Amino acid sequence: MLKEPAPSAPHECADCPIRHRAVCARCESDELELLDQIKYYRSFEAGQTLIWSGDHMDFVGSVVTGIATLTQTMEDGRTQMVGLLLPSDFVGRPGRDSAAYDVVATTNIVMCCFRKKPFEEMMVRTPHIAQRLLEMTLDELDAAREWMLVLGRKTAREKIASLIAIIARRDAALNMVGMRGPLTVDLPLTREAMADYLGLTLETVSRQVSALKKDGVIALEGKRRVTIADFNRLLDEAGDDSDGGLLA
Amino acid sequence: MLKEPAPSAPHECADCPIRHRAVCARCESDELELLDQIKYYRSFEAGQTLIWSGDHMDFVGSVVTGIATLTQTMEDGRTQMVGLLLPSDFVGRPGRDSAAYDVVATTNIVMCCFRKKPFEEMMVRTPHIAQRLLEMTLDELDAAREWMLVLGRKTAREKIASLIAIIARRDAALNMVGMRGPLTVDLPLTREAMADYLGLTLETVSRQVSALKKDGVIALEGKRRVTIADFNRLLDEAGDDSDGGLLA
DNA sequence: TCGAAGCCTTGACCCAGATCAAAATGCGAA
DNA sequence: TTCGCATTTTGATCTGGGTCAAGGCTTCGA
Repeated sequence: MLKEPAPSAPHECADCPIRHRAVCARCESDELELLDQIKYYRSFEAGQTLIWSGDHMDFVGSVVTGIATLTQTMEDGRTQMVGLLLPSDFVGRPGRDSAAYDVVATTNIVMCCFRKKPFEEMMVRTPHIAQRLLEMTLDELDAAREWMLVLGRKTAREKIASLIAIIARRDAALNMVGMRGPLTVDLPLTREAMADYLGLTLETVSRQVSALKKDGVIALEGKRRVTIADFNRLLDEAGDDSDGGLLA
Repeated sequence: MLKEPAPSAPHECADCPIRHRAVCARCESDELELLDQIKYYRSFEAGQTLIWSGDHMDFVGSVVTGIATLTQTMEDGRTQMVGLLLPSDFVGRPGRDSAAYDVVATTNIVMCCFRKKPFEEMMVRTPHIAQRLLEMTLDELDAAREWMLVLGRKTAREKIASLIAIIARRDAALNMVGMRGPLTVDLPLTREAMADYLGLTLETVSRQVSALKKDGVIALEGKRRVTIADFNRLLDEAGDDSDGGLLA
C-alpha cells in the first residue's frame, strides 16, 4: 500500500490520455461537449475499494490512469479476479443499478465518471457511444474466454507465463511498441493478486515465478519488474499457439 | 451421436420460438421485414462442427432450437468449453471475419443466419438491433465471469452442482417456470462435455455426479435427466450465496 | 537506528483430482 | 436377439499444487 497522495486529476478531453481508446473514442467534438457536462473526475489511492459488490451505482466511467481489479468473493473468503481494469477500460453497466463485483484500486487511480442516468439517456441518442461500448464489451468477452482456458486447463507454470504475456501484450499495445527483442514490463500486481487472477495460491505463484526465472524465460529487477528476453519462448511456456496474434 | 435426420427448419418470425429473446427481440415489424430479406435457416445434426476456429465467417446468427458449444483447443488436445449456446443465443461477431472458436452442435440444431455484410450495415441503421446485441453481450460477459469463479476456485463437487444449477436456471427462465419445489431438467451434455465445461476430467465428473446422487442432492432418471428436490440445497452445494437471484 | 508491518520465498507434507485400466451399460443396426 | 460402439462407471495409483510453518527482505515511521 503506497502512501503517496491520491493523484490529483482533471483533464480536458482534448489532451486525455485515453481519448482514442475509451467509450468516447468515436465521439465527435459536439458529442464530447455533451459528455463533458455529465462527467467528473475521481481519484483513489492504491488499496482503496472503489465499489463494493451490491452497492448502488449512480455512475459509470473509464479508468484514466492506474490499475484496478474486478473480483468476486465467496462466503468463505475464496476470491477470484474476473477483470483487470487498465487505462481506457470501462466500469459499470448501463441499465443495471447495483454493482456485481468489487472494484479495488491496485495502484493510485484516476477515473472519468459519468452520472449514470444522463449517460444512459445519451447512449440512446448517440450511437457512437453505444457502438464503441459494444465493441469494447465484445473484446472483454474474448479476453474472458481466453482467461477461461487459462483457468480451466493450464498448469501453474503455463498460467504464470500466460499472465506475463497478457500484460506484456497490453502494455505493448498501449505504448505502441513492437514485440521483438527483449522487452521490460511492470507487473503491477502482488503475488496474491496474481494468485487471485490465476486461481492459484500465492505460494505457487512465487514458486513458479522463481522457476521461470531460473530457467531463463524471464529476468526480474526487484519483485515487480520483468524482462522478457524472447517473447516467443514465453508464449511457448504459456502453451499458446506460438504465432502470437497481436491484437490492437 | 443420435442418428435422427437433421431437423427441417423454416419459420416465420411471427411464430419464431425465440422471437422475444434473440437479437431481433426489440425490432418492430418493419425492421423484421428487412431482417427477413437477409436471413436463412440452416440445420445441423448432433455432433457436427458448425464452425472451425479460424474459418472465414460470412454470416452471424441465432440458435433457434437445440444446443451448441463454443470450445477452445490447445495444440496438445486439452480443450475448454468457453460458451454454451442455448436457443436465442447469438453466434459470431459483427466486425470480425474469422471465427475465434469451434462451434459444435451438441444436439440437432436449427440456426437463423444473417449474411454478415448486410447485417452489419443494418446494425448501423437500426439501433434496436445494436441495443439488444449490447445487452446480450453484457449478459454473456456476466455469465463468463461467474464461470471464471467456478473454474478458478470451486471444488469438483461444487463445480458439478454449479453446472446443474446454471442449466436449471436457464431452463426455468426459458420455460417461464418458478424455482420452488422439485424440478426436472435435461442435462443435454455428455460427461466429457461437462468435463470440458468445468475444467475437469470425465472420470471426476462421473464420480461427483454419483456422489451428489448418493447424498440425495439430485436424482437421476437415465443418464441425462436430473431431478432437483430442493434448489436451495443445490445452491448450497454449489457454494453460491443461497438467496439465488433468478435472472430473467 | 530500530521495530513493525507488509510482502515474498522456501521447505515439508498432504490430498483432491488426474491418470491408467477395466468392466458395465445402453442403444442403434443388422 | 445379438453385435458393435459409444458412453459411463468404478477401481487403483500417482502427482501437481494446496496447506501449514518458518524466515527473509523492504519500506516506513518513531
